[in-house]
Amino acid sequence: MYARLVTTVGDVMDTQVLNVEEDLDVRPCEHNYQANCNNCRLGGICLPFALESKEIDELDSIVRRSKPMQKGQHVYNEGEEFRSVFAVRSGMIKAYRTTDDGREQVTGFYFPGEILGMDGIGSNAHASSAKALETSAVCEIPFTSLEKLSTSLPHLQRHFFQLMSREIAEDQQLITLLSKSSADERVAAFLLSVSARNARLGMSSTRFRLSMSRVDIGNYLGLTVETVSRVFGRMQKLEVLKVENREIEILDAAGLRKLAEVA
Amino acid sequence: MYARLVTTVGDVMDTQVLNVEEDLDVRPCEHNYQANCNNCRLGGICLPFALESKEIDELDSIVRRSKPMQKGQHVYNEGEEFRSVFAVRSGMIKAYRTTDDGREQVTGFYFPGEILGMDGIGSNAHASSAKALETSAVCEIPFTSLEKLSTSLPHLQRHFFQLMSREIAEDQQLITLLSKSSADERVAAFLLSVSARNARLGMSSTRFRLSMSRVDIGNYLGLTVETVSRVFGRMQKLEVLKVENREIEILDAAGLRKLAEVA
DNA sequence: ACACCTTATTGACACAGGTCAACGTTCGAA
DNA sequence: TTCGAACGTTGACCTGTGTCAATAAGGTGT
Repeated sequence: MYARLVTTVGDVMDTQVLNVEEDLDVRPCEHNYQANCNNCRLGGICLPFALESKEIDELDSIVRRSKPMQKGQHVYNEGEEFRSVFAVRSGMIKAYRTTDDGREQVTGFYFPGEILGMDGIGSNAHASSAKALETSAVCEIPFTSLEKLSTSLPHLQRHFFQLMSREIAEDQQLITLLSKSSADERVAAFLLSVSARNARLGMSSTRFRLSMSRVDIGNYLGLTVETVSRVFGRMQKLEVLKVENREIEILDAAGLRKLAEVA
Repeated sequence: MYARLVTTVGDVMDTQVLNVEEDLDVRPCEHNYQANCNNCRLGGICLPFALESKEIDELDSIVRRSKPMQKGQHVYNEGEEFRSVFAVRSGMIKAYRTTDDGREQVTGFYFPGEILGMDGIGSNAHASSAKALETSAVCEIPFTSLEKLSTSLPHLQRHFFQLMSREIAEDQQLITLLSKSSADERVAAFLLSVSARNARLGMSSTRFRLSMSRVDIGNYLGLTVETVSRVFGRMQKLEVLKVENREIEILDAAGLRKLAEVA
């Protein structure tokens, strides 16, 4: 029995979930669409980070909380006019671009507390599409309001610069991964990233459910589904991982870290 | 005879350069270290973009113009405390990271007018190193000053958000390239990017000198030197390109574009 | 409970690009 | 001008992943 992200509308409260309360710090937010930034459990990692309560109220006044999004629904589409960035409140969002010849490239997965859509600021149009991988909720933050507010709240301006900078740094890490590494390294690094982000949300870092398909993982890592599948197989044989469909258990974190660096 | 970026300290004014004046919009800045942002020819594409003359003066007051940097000199090193971002005034800067196991990953090449160092804002430490590929000059922009100024100049704040956003979008394009494309596609896309950036600087888009080595190109594109060399060979055979050491002539831009999309 | 469709696994095989090695060319220091 | 080192090209061979195909296992809707 382990923590799982919400996967369908109906099963949120099923018996499986009842006894994993401690792993799901995030849940209390999930179905309270009246929540504000001050009482949101994600405050510590989301945009309000480093703001004082009064400042958070100001931020809160420009944030629009969306109704829950169903799996497959889009947050925004590539090419659409850029108006807002979005914070994931619950669930999981996948960002991807479509190349000229119609192929898809997954550019990132966004966990609760993470901000997406920042790649649209520069050209005033979204440079990627974003869709929910499971039932999710997002907060919309109109960018002109955010800009305006940033001029009066230096902390907010700074934090937003930092968020964008981190996005750059993360993309560069992915570039390195794609440019240099073997299939095993890529998958290991991916799992470690998911693990760390789960931990940050107060969930288990060793047992979790992947909300993305093998296709998405492969696409993101520049590998085919088959290769991802084989790597999972290999890692199970090495007793580093236990894989059961999308449920992952990391049996040997040190071993996984080793695989991410060397292999 | 064609435009070339400055490669060594001594040869700037040699006879080769005399008759390509029209291609070198950038040159007048190069050895005038008293230049200010208002008279810099790069203003239209660099940070002052979208600022009014009075605002540019304010920006100018925080910018520190460096002495020329020699080939191989570092602008900053990975891990160093982050204090400033930098604008390339002339020359060419290469950004790269070193992986845990000592390998190097080139994350970008910066042309005049482009801003580097933004990946350090998030962690307060430079996430990459940056070194001059040829004699170069950069402007240092202390970040706390820039932040402060941004709160009073909304245009500047907006432009800086846009610059960071574009960096994200470009990195994502590279991710797509690395994840999906064949060696030919990668090299073709790289050359088109260099070509476009040369054009933006008022230089020839069809004849230019690469200031980076084959090793750097390969590293950037996730290919070995040998592969890069073979691709250049192939493209010459197809009469799409003329390659003579680092001098490139694009003979068939349409063909090159085709190679970047399909192959 | 069934049927359908999507997702995942596994095997056999092919090929693009990596590796290793030899050689040629350019550049910069003296 | 010469020399050595760094850089670039080319060829032969090898290997990790992609491709194709067959099968199994889940998930979803009726």
